Amino acid sequence: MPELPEVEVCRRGLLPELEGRRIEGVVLRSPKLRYAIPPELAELLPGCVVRAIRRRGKYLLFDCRRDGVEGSLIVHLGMSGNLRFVRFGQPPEKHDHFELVLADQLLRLADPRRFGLVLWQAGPPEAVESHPLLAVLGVEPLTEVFDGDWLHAACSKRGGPIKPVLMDSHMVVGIGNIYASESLFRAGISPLRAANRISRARYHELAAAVRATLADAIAAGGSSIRDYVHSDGGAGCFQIQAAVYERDGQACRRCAGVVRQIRQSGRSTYYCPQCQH
DNA sequence: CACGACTCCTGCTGGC
DNA sequence: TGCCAGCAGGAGTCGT
Repeated sequence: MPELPEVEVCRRGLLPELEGRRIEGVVLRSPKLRYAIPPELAELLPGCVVRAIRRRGKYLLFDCRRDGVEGSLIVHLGMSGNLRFVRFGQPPEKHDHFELVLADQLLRLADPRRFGLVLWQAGPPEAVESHPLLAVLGVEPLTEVFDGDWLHAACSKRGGPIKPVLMDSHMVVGIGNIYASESLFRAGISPLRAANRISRARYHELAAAVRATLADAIAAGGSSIRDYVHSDGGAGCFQIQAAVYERDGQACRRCAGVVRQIRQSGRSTYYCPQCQH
């Protein structure tokens, strides 16, 4: 489910209910997501105050502290995870794996495909950056370093097609399969074009397109934050109006062409062959 | 080093 | 109606 915008919207939805609050208890229901959930969380977390909720790429970081304990809870939602506030007594469902017990409600993690993770990094907030999973991450696309010049340089040795490169989290974080296709459409660049054969000027277009696509999605999700973290049953996720994603065979929204679906590195790519070059 | 295939897991859809 | 293949928004690991 989540790419960067969904994770960011989730973070913002959690803030008012969780930041500054005390964790009363935890429930560990499933031993194994991508990794085993550390059992010591049952001793570490109760009594902790959540001092901040941060995001790095698609990872959510909950900075926790109490007497004798300081560390960050690391949560990744994988392909199918979501976090949701539920009332006490709400019975857990099949894929509810983990929850934080708060004074007045529960924060529950569901993840059917179990590609997500819940881990712990001891130490002050900055210590989490050195966690092996986070230390290898690339730049944040919504910060100032991510611009056309930076992208141009970062892609100068990448001879493969641009779309999988854009999704490489060791280079740039947060751009998943949907927003890679959408950003390339917005920039008018073919997903098949070799990354090192794209001009600096076009990389400026692409950087701007990535930022705009992610920002639009965050804005769209922001309007439904309460649904995103509070709804009981429903989707628990949102999607922007896609220009090309899952629109194989349909009319291009910009030209007279037809959107096509292809496969790159095992993932579906959607683009308009007529207006993307 | 860069790249693509493979891997983890469950659920849903479409074809027969 | 059942069964099976294929696919799904992530990302680490491994072989070339």
